[in-house]
Amino acid sequence: MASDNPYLAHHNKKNKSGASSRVNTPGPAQGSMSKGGPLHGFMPRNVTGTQARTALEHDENPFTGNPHSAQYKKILEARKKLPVYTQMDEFMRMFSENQVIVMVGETGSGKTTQIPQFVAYSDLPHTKGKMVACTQPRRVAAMSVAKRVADEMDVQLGRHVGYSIRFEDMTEPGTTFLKYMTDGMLLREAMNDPDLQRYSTIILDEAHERTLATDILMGLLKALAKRRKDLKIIIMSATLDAVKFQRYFSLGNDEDGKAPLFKVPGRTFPVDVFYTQEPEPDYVEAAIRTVLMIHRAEDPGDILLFLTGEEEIEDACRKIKIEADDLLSQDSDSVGPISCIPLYSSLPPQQQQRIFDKAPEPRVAGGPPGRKVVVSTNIAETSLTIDGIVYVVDPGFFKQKVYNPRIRVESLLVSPISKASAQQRAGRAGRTRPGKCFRLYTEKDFMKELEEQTYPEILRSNLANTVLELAKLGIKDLVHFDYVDAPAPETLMRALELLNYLAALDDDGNLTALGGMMAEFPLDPQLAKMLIVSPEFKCSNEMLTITAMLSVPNIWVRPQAQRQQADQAKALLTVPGGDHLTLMNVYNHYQNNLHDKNWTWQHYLNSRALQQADNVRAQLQRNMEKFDLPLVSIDNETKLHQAVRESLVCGFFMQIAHKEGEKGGYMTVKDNQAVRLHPSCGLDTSPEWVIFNEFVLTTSPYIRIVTEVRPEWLLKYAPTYFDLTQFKDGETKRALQRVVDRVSNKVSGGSNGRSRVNDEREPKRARRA
DNA sequence: GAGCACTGC
Repeated sequence: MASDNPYLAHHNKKNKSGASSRVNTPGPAQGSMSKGGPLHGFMPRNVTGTQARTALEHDENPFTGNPHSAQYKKILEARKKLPVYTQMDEFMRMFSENQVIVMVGETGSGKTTQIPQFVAYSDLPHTKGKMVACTQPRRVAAMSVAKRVADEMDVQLGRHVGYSIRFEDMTEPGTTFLKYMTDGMLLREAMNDPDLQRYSTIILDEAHERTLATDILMGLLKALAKRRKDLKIIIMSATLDAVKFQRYFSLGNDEDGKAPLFKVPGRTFPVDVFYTQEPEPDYVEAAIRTVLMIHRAEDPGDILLFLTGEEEIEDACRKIKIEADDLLSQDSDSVGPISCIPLYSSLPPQQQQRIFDKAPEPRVAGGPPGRKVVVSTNIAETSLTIDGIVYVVDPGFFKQKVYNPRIRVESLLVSPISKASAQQRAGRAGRTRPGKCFRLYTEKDFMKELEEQTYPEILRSNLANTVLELAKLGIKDLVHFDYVDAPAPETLMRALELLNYLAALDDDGNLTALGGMMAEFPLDPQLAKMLIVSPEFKCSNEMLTITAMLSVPNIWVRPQAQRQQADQAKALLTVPGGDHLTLMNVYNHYQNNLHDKNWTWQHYLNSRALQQADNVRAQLQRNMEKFDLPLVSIDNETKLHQAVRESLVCGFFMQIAHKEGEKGGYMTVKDNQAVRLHPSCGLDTSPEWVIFNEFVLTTSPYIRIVTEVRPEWLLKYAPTYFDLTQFKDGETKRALQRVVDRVSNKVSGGSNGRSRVNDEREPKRARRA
């Protein structure tokens, strides 16, 4: 509490406005406790650069009371050389005078580590029991930056400086005043505390990446800034799209209608950019050619090549290796050896580490030096930095998620990158010394064809989850919410429709009790729904497992050279009744064999993914317990499998396919998409009705992770959705009509006309007629 | 008879 703090002898406790009046340099210490303290006389949010520097140079750590270590002083000297450090006075002034600041700091400016510290020295959150939050789009970044800043501030990580990411809260309540966290984590916190009362300043870092969570947070913070005049907000971005954020955060109280901009130059080496004269018809071929040209003709230095996906990368690596070996055997006097290293996220961490290996040694002592070539997806554009890269080859493409609200499908498309992305890629060549970037497109195309910025995620995603989160956040009017970029109305409509069918929103769009519960689960709404209803089918333990398994990346490993063995191993774990049951089976076997470290490897399973499923399951179980949802199982396997499938229907009744037409053909219900079972599907027959986890559009339309269901359940658990009067004529409708007739003949007077999915959650025995 | 860009809760 402020009153206990010795450093605040002069602080007017009533003054909680950000725009406080300027106060003259405070006089000498009054209270004995503050005498000589490093923060003596500091007025929160009115601290000057000079004052902050005095405290930084002080022998005593103002936050721990301990003397500063030698290490601290050494790091401080390095910090002083960062571009952002030289502008501390300007920043401190701007922070004192404004509620919202937009900051642009290019790579190497030091913004992520320094700005939150500057804020801590001005805001003094520890004196008022508040925290400064700094969000990051990625977990690793939140962790590693927090560690670095803890070192810089000479405190223990997890105490005064900490981080908070899913599965790991490295903070100490009451002590932590500077917290790095993922953007998604802050969004979650907002669901239970819409005013984010525990924070005095919130910094959104890497805002230019425009992740879904950051975009929603910007909307929330803009509204919150009006309710909480004491909250300060900083939007940090690496590119010059800052004007957009400045306008967005104008808050209407300055004459030019823009939030102030704090700009810091980067500190990187110059990179020469080269373009092709003509467009390249085959970018992979051109990329390989360019890599070899660099290898033959350019000075020593490692190469980074950007391609779009695993297959392309593995293929390119093979070809580069073959050609390079050829060169080496023809001309070993002037050409050195090459090592070609693939990089993409699904590689095991151990193989990802290879990008940090040294370039190969010359063939003979004193011979031409070796060269390392890293062939990578976009992962090397933001998530991973490789030092020592001197040459970048940029074909100008990446894979991007796109959402088609009409058919409700997300798919991956190879698309041209943006100018900002091209700039970022080029920058990867200048981290340690001047470099070169070879763009495999023309300068004219760069200028005319490329978008300025990558399309924000909110415009490319299924928003079912987001809309539920917003509803939980108390946003009533989702269509008129103040988005930085508003999503397509059809996308919002699709999300509202789904949530209404799931009974998460009522017909007026208000959040139901069930919806409120669903929002608390870190899951897609369908998964949350089926998990929440599962205790009524007495199979919540099993649904916890299945939900967790559906929330992690592919668990099956299928190496190119051992496909057959992998498929055989998979067959042994397959449950013929459906892929959902197979997932459950795999998890149970995994649990029973935890003592055997080789088990996953021997069964061609991804142990990282299984471990993650275990983590997710534990988290979901805590959520269930929080709502007093019972954790129950059924002993009889047949009954259990049926209960599981009925629970699945309660969440995924909008993802049903009916067998129609030629062999193996299915038609999705209502959307009428012709689909086939994905080749990875483990069903031994082709049942008439199936429920699927996802629809994927790759070489052709497939449904993946498929389980047999009975049509009676569809009518029973989702009567509104399966209201046949709303169905288009066709085979599906006729088949369902036969089921309706059959059921009403058996149970005369049986009702099918209930209007809400939720009204009929009582799991009566569903007999096959 | 195929694939998984990258994140996040």
